[in-house]
Amino acid sequence: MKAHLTELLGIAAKSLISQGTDASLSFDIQIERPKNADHGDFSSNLALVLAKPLRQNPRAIADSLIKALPASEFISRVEIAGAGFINFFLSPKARQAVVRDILQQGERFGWNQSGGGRKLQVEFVSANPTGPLHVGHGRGAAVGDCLARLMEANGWDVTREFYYNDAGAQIDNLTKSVQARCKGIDPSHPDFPEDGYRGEYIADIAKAYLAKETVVADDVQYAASGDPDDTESIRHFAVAYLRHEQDLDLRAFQIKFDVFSLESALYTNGQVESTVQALIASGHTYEQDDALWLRTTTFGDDKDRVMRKKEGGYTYFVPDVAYHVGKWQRGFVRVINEQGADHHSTITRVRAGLQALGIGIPKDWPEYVLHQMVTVMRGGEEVKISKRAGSYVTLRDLIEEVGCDATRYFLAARRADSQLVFDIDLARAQSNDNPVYYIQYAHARICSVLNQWNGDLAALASVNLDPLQSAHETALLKRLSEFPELVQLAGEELAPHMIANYLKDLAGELHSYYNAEQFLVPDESLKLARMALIRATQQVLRNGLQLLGVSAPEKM
RNA sequence: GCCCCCGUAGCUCAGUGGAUAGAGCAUCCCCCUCCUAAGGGGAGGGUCGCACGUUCGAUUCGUGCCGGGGGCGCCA
Repeated sequence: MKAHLTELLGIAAKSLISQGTDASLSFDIQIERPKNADHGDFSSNLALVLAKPLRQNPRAIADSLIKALPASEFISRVEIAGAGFINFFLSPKARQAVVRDILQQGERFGWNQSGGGRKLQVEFVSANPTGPLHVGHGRGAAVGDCLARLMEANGWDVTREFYYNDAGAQIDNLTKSVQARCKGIDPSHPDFPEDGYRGEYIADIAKAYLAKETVVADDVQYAASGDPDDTESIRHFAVAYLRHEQDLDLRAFQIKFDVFSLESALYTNGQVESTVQALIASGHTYEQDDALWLRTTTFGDDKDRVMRKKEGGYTYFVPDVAYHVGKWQRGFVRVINEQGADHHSTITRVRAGLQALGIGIPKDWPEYVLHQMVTVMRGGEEVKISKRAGSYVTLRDLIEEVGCDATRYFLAARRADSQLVFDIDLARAQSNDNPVYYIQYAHARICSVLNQWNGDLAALASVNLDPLQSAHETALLKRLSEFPELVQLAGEELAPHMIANYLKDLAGELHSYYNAEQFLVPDESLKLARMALIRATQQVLRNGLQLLGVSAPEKM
């Protein structure tokens, strides 16, 4: 419809300009959807844009444009409004057409082929295996999974990936902490590792280790030796134990990954070493103070970064670069890393490393979606989520308290780059006020009506939609027709929260309609048209909830 | 000091160049003889942090301040 209106306006504008002196005038035609229904289904600011170059009153230009506009069966009326906006009102037939599209396309309504089936990876959560997942990881999980679903709907071949930092100093810390617990040293004791993890779960791991338990994670199995002095065994056991815990957390949140990558593997398979050699060969490194440096300043960083420490061993960004080289070699046209905002400083470094290699990776590859902090409130007070202090709210606690659907919705419904306050008391005590139920209720209501009607759902795709002319019906039709462009926009912006907001609006439209009109009416033709409309609404609610990973219950 | 994000109704947040800035919660009023009241209708509530600039037009873009958060490690 936008393309159609653009074409019509183009014809009108050309005929107008050719009558003037400046026939070479160029202009962009913008067609938008006005927020206010009184301003039509579509509007254009063309007359306002042309006012200055043509040196005429915008309303006069709008008037001339409308007069020069070719007739169209899709447009019932065109108006001038405000400073010179041209507002288009669609014919009922044009508005109603969306119902047929939805019923024919079903669960694929709203999808598009922007991605062209090309490979895209979303890396998200990627928590260190040093503790259970907390609310911050939950936000990453919700946003990352919704992003993955959204990009699938935009035609990308999506891989969901989790990267385990199972090497390096934090794992040493974990090992020492478990070892201390094995030897009966608790966090209050002066001999407990200074940077150790102090949560009670460390004691659980120590207990299981001493009992020589075997843990089974998604793709590893490890039996504890039970020896408190066997550091290697403690390390392997603790990592496997916590990976298993995280698997359970993710399962409870109904999130599945296609690939788990291990940092330790990058060392054992030689990718770290080969990346270092390639960086040295690129000429962008230098030795100084017994350390090896990468000249990241060449690629926009504010200072150069150490690659190999004075004491030996690589800094974290070296395996990160090696990991991303691997992603590139695996053929991902796009990579989106969903991380907490505290990882902000890695962006420049990883990209600089990839640029230094000079292997044809685009400057803005990989892309990043960074989410800001989640503050958890309980009893009117902030709950600190510090792993080392040992007091924190785990994702699993949250899911048990407020449910998977509500947790996912709450964590994904806001822009990633604004801070989030998660009030546990509100979410738990007044869970019926959560907007996710408002949306699900709209879906359940429709299911109930369709059940009572008990007619042939398949036949609705060909019913006469002409009776759908009321204000509520028009508003609902308009909202439904926005869904495909919304999916596309949210995909371009990497902003899954837009889907959540849309669904709230759509549900509101349905509830208003429900209260204003009876659907199961004696007039057979009207009833069928309404069944088709609410069936289409049900489908779009379902498709949208699917993008969020939230269920669409038939009864509540 | 430098970098990133945020500042919109009492609270939580939408709104990424358009027209009278919206929703939920909270407050107040109304609506079940009726397809699910987990709902609907209505009222009140705003210097869109401040200033300047760009523009026909700025909550939206730019610059500078002010306030909140995060980061600035040879930790990850």
